[in-house]
Amino acid sequence: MISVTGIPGRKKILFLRPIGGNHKKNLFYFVMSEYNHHQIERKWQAFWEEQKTFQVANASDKPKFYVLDMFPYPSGAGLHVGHPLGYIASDIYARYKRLKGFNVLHPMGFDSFGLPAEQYAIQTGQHPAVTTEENISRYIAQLKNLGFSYDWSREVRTSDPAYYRWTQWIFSELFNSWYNVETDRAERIETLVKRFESEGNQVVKAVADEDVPLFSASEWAGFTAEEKYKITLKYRLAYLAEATVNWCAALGSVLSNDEVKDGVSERGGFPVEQKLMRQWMMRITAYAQRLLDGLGTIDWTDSLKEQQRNWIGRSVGAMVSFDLDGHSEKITVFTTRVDTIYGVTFMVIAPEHELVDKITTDAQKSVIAAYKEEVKKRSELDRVSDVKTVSGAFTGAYTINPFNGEKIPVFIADYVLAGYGTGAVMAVPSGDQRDWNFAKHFDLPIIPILDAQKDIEKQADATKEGRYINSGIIDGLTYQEATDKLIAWLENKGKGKGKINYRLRDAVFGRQRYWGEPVPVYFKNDADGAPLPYLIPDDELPLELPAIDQYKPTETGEPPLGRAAGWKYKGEYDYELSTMPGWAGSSWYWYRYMDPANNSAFASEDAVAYWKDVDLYVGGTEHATGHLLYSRFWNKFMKDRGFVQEEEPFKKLINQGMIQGRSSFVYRIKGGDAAKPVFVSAGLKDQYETTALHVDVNIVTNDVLDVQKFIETRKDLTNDNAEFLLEDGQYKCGVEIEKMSKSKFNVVNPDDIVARYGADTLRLYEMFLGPLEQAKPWNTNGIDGTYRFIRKLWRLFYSDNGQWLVTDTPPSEAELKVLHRVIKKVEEDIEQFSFNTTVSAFMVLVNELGSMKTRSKAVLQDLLVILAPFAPHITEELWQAVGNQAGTISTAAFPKWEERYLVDDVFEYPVQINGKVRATISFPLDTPGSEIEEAVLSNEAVIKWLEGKPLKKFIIVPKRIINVVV
RNA sequence: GCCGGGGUGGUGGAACUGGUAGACACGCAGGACUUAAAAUCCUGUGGGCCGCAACGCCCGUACGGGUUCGAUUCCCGUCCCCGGUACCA
Repeated sequence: MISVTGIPGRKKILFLRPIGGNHKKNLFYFVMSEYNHHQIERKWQAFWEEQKTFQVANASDKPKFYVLDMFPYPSGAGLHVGHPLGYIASDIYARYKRLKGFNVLHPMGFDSFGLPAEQYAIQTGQHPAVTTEENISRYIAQLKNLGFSYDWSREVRTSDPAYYRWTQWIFSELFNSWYNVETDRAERIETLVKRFESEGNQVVKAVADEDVPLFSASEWAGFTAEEKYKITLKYRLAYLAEATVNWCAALGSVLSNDEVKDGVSERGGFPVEQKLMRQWMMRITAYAQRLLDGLGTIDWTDSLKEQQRNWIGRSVGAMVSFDLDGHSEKITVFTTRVDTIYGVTFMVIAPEHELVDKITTDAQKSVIAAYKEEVKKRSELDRVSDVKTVSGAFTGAYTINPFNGEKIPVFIADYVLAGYGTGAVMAVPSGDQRDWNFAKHFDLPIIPILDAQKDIEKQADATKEGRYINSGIIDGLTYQEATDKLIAWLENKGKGKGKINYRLRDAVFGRQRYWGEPVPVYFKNDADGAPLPYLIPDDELPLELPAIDQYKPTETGEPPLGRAAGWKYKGEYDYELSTMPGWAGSSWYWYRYMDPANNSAFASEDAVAYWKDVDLYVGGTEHATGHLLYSRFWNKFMKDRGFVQEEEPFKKLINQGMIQGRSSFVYRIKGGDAAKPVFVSAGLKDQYETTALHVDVNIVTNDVLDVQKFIETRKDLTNDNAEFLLEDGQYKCGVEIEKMSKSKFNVVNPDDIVARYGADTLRLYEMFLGPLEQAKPWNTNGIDGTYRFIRKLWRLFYSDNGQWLVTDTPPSEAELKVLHRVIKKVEEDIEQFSFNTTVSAFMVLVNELGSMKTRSKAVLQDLLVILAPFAPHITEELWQAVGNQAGTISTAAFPKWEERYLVDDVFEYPVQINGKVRATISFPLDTPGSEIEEAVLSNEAVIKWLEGKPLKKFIIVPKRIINVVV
C-alpha cells in the first residue's frame, strides 16, 4: 500500500494499492478499493479499548455466562498461528452469548511461572521477572491484534505476588485440613484434634500416612504439644514425605508423573531416575473416588474423561494375607481376581519389598543380591521398552495359601511394582499371561481353574466364563458366586477383605527451582533437633521470592533459593527452599478473574456466588491428566471448606485440536562438490540420492520455492555456485506435517497474516480450516477464499467505485428466505461448536445476496449481527455505516428466524408409509393442510410397491416426516 | 497389547435421526475485461461410458460380507492412520 486518500460522500475510506506493475518502466497501475482492514481494525480495537466495551460487572439482571481460555505460558517465541485457534473459538462463543442476552465473563491472563524463563535466567543472568514481563507485553499486543473481546481489566498473572499470595493461602488451608472419610470431605485440622481428645485415633476414619501410631484419648492427653503437632502432620492434605520421586538431574528438579514421558522428561527429553527425597506432597488420593464420580456430571469429551479415569485407575479386588512359612510376618497381596486363588502356584514381590532381606534363605542370598543389583542398573527406559524378557529370582521362602494350605514359593521380579497395591502379587499362570511366561521360564506348575479355559499349555486364558475346577470351596460355581463366597470367607477368618485400589498417586508438590511460588513454610527444630515445618501466618503473606545472584542450584546441591543471603523467617528459621510446581498457580486462577484486585480474599464471596463456575472452558487436551485433574482436586477441596460453590469447576470443556506446522523441504544431491551444491525439485528427487533440508515456509508459496530468496538467506549459496534442477520451470518443495517450531522453519506468525489479510480474515480462516477439535496442519494456501469472502461482504454495501448500495426498501421474499435459513443454521452450528460449517453458511449467504439486485438494509443488518462474533471489525464498521450508533453491535440482539421463510416452493420430506417404509416425497408448497393429490416419490421401489394401491391420505407428523396410509 | 477417535474428489472438508454423496473453499482448466499482468466476474471440475446435444447409463465414501425398498450413516469381520496408556496384579 502506498497511500491513503479521501472520504468522498459517505463514511468510506478509499485507498490505493499497487497491484503488480512494471517496475523497470516505473509504471504502476492502481485499482480503487474501499475495504482497508488496517484502518478498520485499528479503529475498532482502539474504540473497544477506550469505551471499555467488554468490561463486565459482577452483577446484572441478565443471566451469567463464563467463557474461559486456558491461559498461556508467555514463552519468548510469541504466539504462532496455532495458538489462537481456541481463543478465536471461545471469543466467537463469548460474543455470541452476549448477543443472546447473557452477562459474559471472558477474561485472559498468564501462567507466568515456569521453566523456560528460569533456564534463560541461568544462561544470561537476566531476572526471570524481566523476561516474563517482556514476553507478556508481546503476547498482549498479539492478542489485541486479533480483536478478542477480553475484559482486560481482569487480567491475572500467577507470578504476581498479589496473585501468588492466594496460591500460598490455599496451600496453607490444605496444610490446615484433613480428609474425613466418614463425612467424605476435607475438614479443618481442629475437628480432628477434637476427635483425638475424645476418642484417640482408632475409630477416626481418615486418609493419612500409613505409619501413624495408634493411641487412645488418654494417651493423646499425655503427649507434649510438639508430639501432638507431629502426629497431625501425618493427616494433613499437604504433608512432607520421604517419597520416591522422578528426579531429573539435568533439570535439577523433581518432576510429577505427568511430566515424565517414556522415562525422560517431557520438557527437554532428559533422563529421569527414581530417587528418595523429602518432599511436600498433596493428598489427592483422598479425592480419587470423587474425581471419578464427578466425571459423570460434566460435559467433557468421552476421550478426555476416559483419560482421567485411566489415570485414576480404579480397580476393584481384594486383599489377601498369606502366612509365611517359618516367619511371623505375613505377605499381603492385592488381586482383582480372588476367584483364581486355587490356581496360585507362586508369589512374586517387588525387589524393593520390605520383607525381601528378611525372608531370603542363606542359600539364595547371593542370587537375590545379584538380581537386585541388576534391577538397579536397568534404567526406567529399559524396563519400559523391554517387556518381553522374563527375569526374577527365588528367595527360598514359601507362603501358605490360606484356602488350601499349600506351600507357595516366593520370587522377586521387577515386573511387580513397589508403588502399586502392596508390592506383592499372587501368581496364577493359567489365568494371567505375565504369570504364565514367568511360570514357563522357571518351570513352575500351571493349574487350570475354570472348565472354560482353553489351551493353557500354550498361553494363559483370562476368561471369567464357565465353572470352577480344582478349586476347593468354589468348585462348580460361577465367577460372581465364587468371588462373593471367597471374600466373605476371607473377611470372616480375618485373612483379607474386599478392597478398591487406585493407580493415582499423591502429587509431589515441590520443585527445586527459583521461578515459582515460595512454599509459605519455615522450619524449627524439635526437641530431638530434627526440623519441623510451620506455616507462615496468613497475615504475613505473601512470602515473596528473594533476590538471588544466580539461578542455578547451590554448590551443595540445594535449590536456588539456598543462595538467598540472610533469607530467614524472623531472621532465625530456615524457609522451605523448594518452590511450588507449575500446576499450583493454574489450579484456581478462574476464581481470581471473578475479583482480580481483591486483597482481603482470593475473591469476594459475592463474586464467587455470582459467577459460580466456568460454563465453557476451551483448551488443549494435553492437560488431561495434569492441570485439569489438579484443578478439579483443588476445587473440590475449596468446595469442602466452603470457599466456593460448585463441586466441579468446568461444566463444559472443548478441546481444540493442535495446529501443526507444514514444513517445506528442499533436496540436495548427496556427494559431489560441497562448494557447488545441486538442489533438485521434489518431483525429480527419486532419481537421485538426496538429503532433505528444511526451508523457511515464508519463502515458499503454494509449495513453490522462491529460489532467489532462498539463495539470499543462505550464506553458503550464491547465484553462481548453486544449481537448481527444476520441473516445469519451478522448484517444487516437498512437504511434511510436523509440530510447529522454530527449528523446523515452519512457524507462521499471526501478526504477518493479520498485516496482510486482517484479523477478521484470519479468524474466519482458522475456523474454516476444519472441525475445531481436530488436529490439522496450517496451510496458508486457502486463506484467499476467506479474504475474498470478506471483500464480497464489503461489496454488498459499496460498489466497486465506492457507491453506497444499501436501500430502505423492504426485504424481498428471496432475501428473507436465504437470510432466515442461514440465521437458523448459524445458531445451531454455533451451539454445537461447528464453526467451519457456520463460515460456509455465511459464504453461501453473501454469494446469494450478492447475486440479487436488491440491497435491503433490514436484511443486511441481520447479516452483520450474526457475523459479528466471527468478524468483529468489519461488521462494526458496516454496522455504523448503515446508521447505527458506533459499537452497539456488540450488544445487539441475535435475530430470530421464522419458520415460514425456511420452506421451499416444494416440500421435500422423508415419508413413512404405514409407519414403516420411508422415501422422499415432494409436493407443491401451497397445499399443506389441504388434501394432497399430487406427489412425487423419490424411491422407485416404493413407487412400484405402491402401484395399484390408492393413496388414502397423507399425514404430516412432527419432525418433518410424512406418514402415508394406503 | 489395551482404551478412545478416525479412513469421503487433486487438497481442506460438508451430508440432520438411514432418504439426490461431494455443500463451502482451495487448486486446476476455459472464458470475459486488460497493451500486458494483477484484481474482479462467468463457466466447468469424483471416475467411466454413449451421444450433435438436452437427456441418459454404469461405478464410486479404506477392504470383504450382512440388515434394509434404500447404507458414508446400522451390524459382523479385515486392513490402515491418529491420540492416550502400558509389566497396575
